[in-house]
Amino acid sequence: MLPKTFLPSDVEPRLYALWEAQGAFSADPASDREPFTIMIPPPNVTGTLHIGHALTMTLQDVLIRWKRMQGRDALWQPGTDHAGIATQLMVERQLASENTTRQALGRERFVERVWEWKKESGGGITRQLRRLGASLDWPRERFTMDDGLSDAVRTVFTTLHEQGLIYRARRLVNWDPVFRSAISDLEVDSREVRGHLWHIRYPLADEPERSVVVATTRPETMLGDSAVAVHPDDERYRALVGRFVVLPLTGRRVPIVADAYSDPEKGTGAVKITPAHDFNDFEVGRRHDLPMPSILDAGGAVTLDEIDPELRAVEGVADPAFVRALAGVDRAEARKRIVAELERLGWLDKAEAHVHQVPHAERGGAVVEPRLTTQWYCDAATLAKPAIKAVEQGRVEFVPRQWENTFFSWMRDIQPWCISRQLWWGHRIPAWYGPDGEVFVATDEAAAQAKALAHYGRAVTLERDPDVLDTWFSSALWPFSTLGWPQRTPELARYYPGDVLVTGFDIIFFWVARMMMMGLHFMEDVPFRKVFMHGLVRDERGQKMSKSKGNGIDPLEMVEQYGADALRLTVCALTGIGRDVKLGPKRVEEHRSFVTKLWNAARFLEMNGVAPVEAFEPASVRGRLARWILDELSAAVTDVTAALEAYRFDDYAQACYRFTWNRFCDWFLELAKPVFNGPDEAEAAELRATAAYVLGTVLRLLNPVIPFVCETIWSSFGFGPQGSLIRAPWPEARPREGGEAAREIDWLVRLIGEVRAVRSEMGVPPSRLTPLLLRDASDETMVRVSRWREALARMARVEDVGALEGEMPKGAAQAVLDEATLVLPLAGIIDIDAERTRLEKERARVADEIAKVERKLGNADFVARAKPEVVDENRERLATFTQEASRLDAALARLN
RNA sequence: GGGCGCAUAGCUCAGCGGUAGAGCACUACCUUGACAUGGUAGGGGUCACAGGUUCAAUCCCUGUUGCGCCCA
Repeated sequence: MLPKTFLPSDVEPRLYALWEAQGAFSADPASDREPFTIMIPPPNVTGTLHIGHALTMTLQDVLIRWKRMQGRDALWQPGTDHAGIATQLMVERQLASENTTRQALGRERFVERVWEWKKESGGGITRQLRRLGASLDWPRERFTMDDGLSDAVRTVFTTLHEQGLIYRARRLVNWDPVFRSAISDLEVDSREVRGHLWHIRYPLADEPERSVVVATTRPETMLGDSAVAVHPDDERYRALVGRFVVLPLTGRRVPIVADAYSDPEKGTGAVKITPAHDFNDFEVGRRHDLPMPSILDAGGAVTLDEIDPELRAVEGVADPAFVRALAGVDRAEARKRIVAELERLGWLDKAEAHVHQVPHAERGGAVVEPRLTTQWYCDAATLAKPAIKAVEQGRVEFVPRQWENTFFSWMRDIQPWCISRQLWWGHRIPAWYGPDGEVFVATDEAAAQAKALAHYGRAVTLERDPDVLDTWFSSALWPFSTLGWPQRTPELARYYPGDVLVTGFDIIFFWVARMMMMGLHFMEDVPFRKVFMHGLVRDERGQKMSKSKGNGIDPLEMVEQYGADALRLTVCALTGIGRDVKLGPKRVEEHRSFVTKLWNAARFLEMNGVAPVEAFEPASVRGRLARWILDELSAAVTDVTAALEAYRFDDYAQACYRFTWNRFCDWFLELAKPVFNGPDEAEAAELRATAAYVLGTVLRLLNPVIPFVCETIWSSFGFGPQGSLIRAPWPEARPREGGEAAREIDWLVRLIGEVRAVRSEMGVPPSRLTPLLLRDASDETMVRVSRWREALARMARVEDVGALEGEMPKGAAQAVLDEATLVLPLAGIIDIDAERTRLEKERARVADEIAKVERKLGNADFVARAKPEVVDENRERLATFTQEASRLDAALARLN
């Protein structure tokens, strides 16, 4: 027996454990079924489940559960990535609380500590995904730092290096001075900062009384200036090009160069050029072959190593002692001192308040410092070409399509990918250096030694590159490294390429682009055939959720409060194509009521002796109500399946909702009540069997999105043993019969609707039963009316039904339904004036429609040029409205 | 500055050449034996604005306005 209420918190964890124990989520490489693969975009091992995960994982789970029911050998590959920076930071924080540091611990011991952390508390998100009901193939769980995946990383690195697609280069990178590491362009956020625009005068070297004023937001970098640039067309400065200025403070002579980068409209039109500390300046420096001295160290403090030899004392301009005192001073403090010194010396023209964009590290929030260093790069432009082609040729399709544009614009202008990170946690770069700096790239040290031996002709001591690879480097391999590559495993042959990647558009450059580059290069095939892009989760008002705003929603709280099914259904119902999902507790609560409705409907059926009938054959059903609901069900199966095929999760939820609530509960169950309790045992048995069949089908349709409640009802009814719904076959739509049965129930629904509307508008209390008299009704209508006497009594509050012979009773309300006029004698209850007003309003509405259609049909162009079926349709409508109008006129006449 | 998207009922959104829809909210009535986490009925829309194409435009095209996002 189903309990009175469904308690998700009670059912869900137990049911999930059962599924997992049964191996219900497992793919079966030995099966002969067609595989269906979704690779989870690996969440961060330090992460916890947020509402965005809940969205993306629910959608993936809906797809995988659906395909599993369709008989596919479904693999949903779980796992996490090692999140280099985030994880290292977390463990470093732990160490700090123990008053130690990773440096004190040493690299080896530190990495051990990270593994200990991972073992104890890493991957909490995988437990949380279970609460959500995600049917991931857990025994196949992978971690990007696993041996196998690390092997894949080394193989990819060495192969790309041999192919010349990975190389070392000295150029500017985004540098995080707090982590003391290079970071990705994509991990940098531009933030608006209120700062200053300092105008500094640089005196001409050969004419000290004249000077050029440069405007800068970063005066401290002037220590590393190697030119002043002006626009070639700028009349004000044309004569100065080729001459030199003396840098205040350092006394270094630097040239004035003409470069279009300088914008005459901005500031003074003259800009200082610091190639080692600004991306634009770096390019200017390259164009003009300028020196590129670095003046900030890894921690963002002033370093003088590269400029010290050129420090010169110039009276009133430069004092080496002042500059030398800046060594080791942090960039912020250095700025203050430099500005003060310039002011003291009179070189500071003015300081304006100025709002400008400053790069910040996405993680940690440090101000990013462009810095000239030697790093490992991957030739992304070359790898991107096949990926671009794959999308152009439709071998990978984006849903919705327009994301192709974003993908293309990024991929066609892709920059070399800096893949090295100055961290300890991650895949250590498989490169070893000889005593003279010669580099040997190999999958292990022995192979590197062999290469070195061949190179030097003798054994030498090699030193391994201390850096690790960008986390995304290993994530890019995820679609094949998780399947065992570089080993040629059966899984790899079977489950690559995946069918669909589901992710948010914010991640298009990370997973989508990089997985495609690596997949195409190493597997010679795309990693997935479709990319489904969903929106972001926002709060009810459309605001981005954030910790600082405090408007975030904890999915686990939602699960606790409303059940995983309710959260899943909400997310699904709100996921339209290309739209963000606006979510709040209220919406989850709303969708929980559907779960409750389904539960109660099932309970009702159970109470009425409904149970699965094994030999049930829909085609042999005789009863009209049963045939009608089977027809409706077929339509629903078609709609639901089509919605899922099109990734229309909103339509999927809505089609399920409408059938279950507005067809099955509102009409079928209500109309079935008299039959269930009626004397005709055969009819009741057939209807019970049909009800069971429909319920079983509904449970299967809904299982992908609300698996817990569906499974509970499924096994309770004995459709199958506990935990069996997950593997039940997906319903197939039967052809719709569309015959007399369907027409009759549709008519009945309209009849009850008409009577209810009239009663409600006339203010007749439900307690007051009335007779229903039909005027001008056909024989068929009279037969139908008597057949549904019971239902009419209960649902339309009608106590007696018959034909109206002769005169209209006094004080009756009327309504028109097809050929018949419905008459409800309500003497003493209704107000004749109100009834007249009501009928007149109805008559006016019909007249309005007639006018519209007549206008159309009166237009010769319309009749001549519109599609014939549209013209016919309008002729039919005109006939129907005209008939209705004359009946309403008659009804009005009878009132007088 | 470049690109993309959005504008339909009070709110959240479907629809998309020919009858404008849903859920929630609102109003009224109903505790009838699955469900008040419910039932029944109702009100509510110049489909942002201006042109154009078409027999016909909420839908297609152009422009304007407003909002959002991405890239620089």
